[in-house]
Amino acid sequence: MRTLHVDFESEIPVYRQIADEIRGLVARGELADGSELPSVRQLASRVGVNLNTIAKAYRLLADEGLVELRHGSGARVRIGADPYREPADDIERRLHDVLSRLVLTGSSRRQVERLLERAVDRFFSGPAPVRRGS
Amino acid sequence: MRTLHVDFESEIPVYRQIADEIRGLVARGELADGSELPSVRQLASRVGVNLNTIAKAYRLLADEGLVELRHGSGARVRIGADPYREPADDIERRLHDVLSRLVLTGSSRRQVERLLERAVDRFFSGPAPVRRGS
Amino acid sequence: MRTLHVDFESEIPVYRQIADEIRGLVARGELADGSELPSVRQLASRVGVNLNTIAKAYRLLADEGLVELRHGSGARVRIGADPYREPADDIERRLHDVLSRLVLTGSSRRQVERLLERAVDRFFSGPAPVRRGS
Amino acid sequence: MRTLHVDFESEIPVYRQIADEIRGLVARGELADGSELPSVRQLASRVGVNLNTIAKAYRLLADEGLVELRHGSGARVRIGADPYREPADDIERRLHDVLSRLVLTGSSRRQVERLLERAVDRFFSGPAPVRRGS
DNA sequence: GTGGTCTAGACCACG
DNA sequence: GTGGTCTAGACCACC
Repeated sequence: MRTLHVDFESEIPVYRQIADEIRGLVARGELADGSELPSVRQLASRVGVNLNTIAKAYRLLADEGLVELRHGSGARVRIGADPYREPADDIERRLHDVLSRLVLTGSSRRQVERLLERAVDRFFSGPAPVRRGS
Repeated sequence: MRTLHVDFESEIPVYRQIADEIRGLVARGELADGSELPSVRQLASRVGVNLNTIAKAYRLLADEGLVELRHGSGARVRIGADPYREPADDIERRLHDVLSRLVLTGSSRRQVERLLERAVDRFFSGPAPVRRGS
Repeated sequence: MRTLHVDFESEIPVYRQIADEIRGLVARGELADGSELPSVRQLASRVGVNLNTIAKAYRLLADEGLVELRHGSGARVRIGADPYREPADDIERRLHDVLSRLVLTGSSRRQVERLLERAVDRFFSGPAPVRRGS
Repeated sequence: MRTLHVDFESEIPVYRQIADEIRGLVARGELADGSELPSVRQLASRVGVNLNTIAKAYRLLADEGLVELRHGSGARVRIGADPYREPADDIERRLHDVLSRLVLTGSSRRQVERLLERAVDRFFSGPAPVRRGS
């Protein structure tokens, strides 16, 4: 699996950053359905955090139904058929917040649009983002 | 000032939601430079939260240089000239995360693009978003 | 809140026993909707386990939607309207297993029936078991 | 021996599910005293699990005094006269927990009673459940 | 005060 | 080997 980037200064909890990164890799298709994830211990030493932190990230993903934990035999990606549930309000809110901050930094509408386009481009420029439900 | 929408179920802290909303109002131009903000007490009772929560939101905005706190209990918008500081990494990260979640919900690239367009539209459809720095 | 009984010898994890007991109290109506739960620290010292163990139990119940955790202001029972989801297979399996063990202990069908009746009686003999969905 | 049903998604360990199933077959009389159990290898390949998993299930049953292990790889049912030992607390706890969950799903007392009756019926509707001790 | 995060490390359960 | 549980204790975020 690719390297994970964790920012220890960020206010976003480490275990969540890790879950977010893995979720991102799956969404972008870099981690296919059925892929084995590194063991909790391996990833912990690689990222430089405690065992439990990784375990918590894995458990979060397992609760979301994106990862399957099998006692004694690792963790693997599992892209189920059931729609991925997420409170849409929070996404809405976060997006709106991002826009506010960009504008207050001095970005014009044009610049904001470009920035978003670039972000989308970067996101979809990987191997082949997962397509599901669709 | 317009009504603030706070979602007590959200995982985003209340004081932050409030700060975010006010920042948004400023960014969209609904709160002009120099506008008086409601007093801590007023806003607290209006939103239905503790005094400290509002005070914390105001303090956050003051730290960002967007609001000026005055002794007593006055606060007013103050859009300075100095560039608005914000850890860009977190925005980047949140944006990427939003994209991942949308894709995993089953949204295609096309749908994601539309959703972002609509959000930008909605954001810039107010009175007249602030222009500064630029 | 009533005393919780935890069996440290049991193979069922402590944090789960605690969650099970609280769930039981809610189901039997001894903890009404909106009741405040003891703080993590209080309950931890009362039961004689670590903070994190209680926190984990609370989080489990929160994930089930039975408890509402509010940062900085405690935890309270929250009986939502949405049906409580539980994989029926496991219940089925556990029930069948209980029956097998009872029979192998030498219980006749008659005795098993009585035992179950008594268990149901005891369960429903409290104040007034919660009724929802129904 | 009849087919064993194992649910790999279940949180109940595989080795235990297997032991539970065999115990159930014995309790219901489908496996008589003295019957040969399949060899560890056979059963492992049939169920699709590791050798150790079956071995562990057999060992568990042997510890309970329900199965006799013989050198080589034979195992057979052995219903002794000695009372079947089982920590009653756990059964009690599990039963109570099942009741709580059913009630929180919205089942009324009446419905719970019916569900239990049906489970007992199904259990005792086999060839001829073992009678012992009693 | 509250709950949340993270650590370091021990021990258990599973395959 | 794997993941799961639990501890003891520190520090942060929230109200």
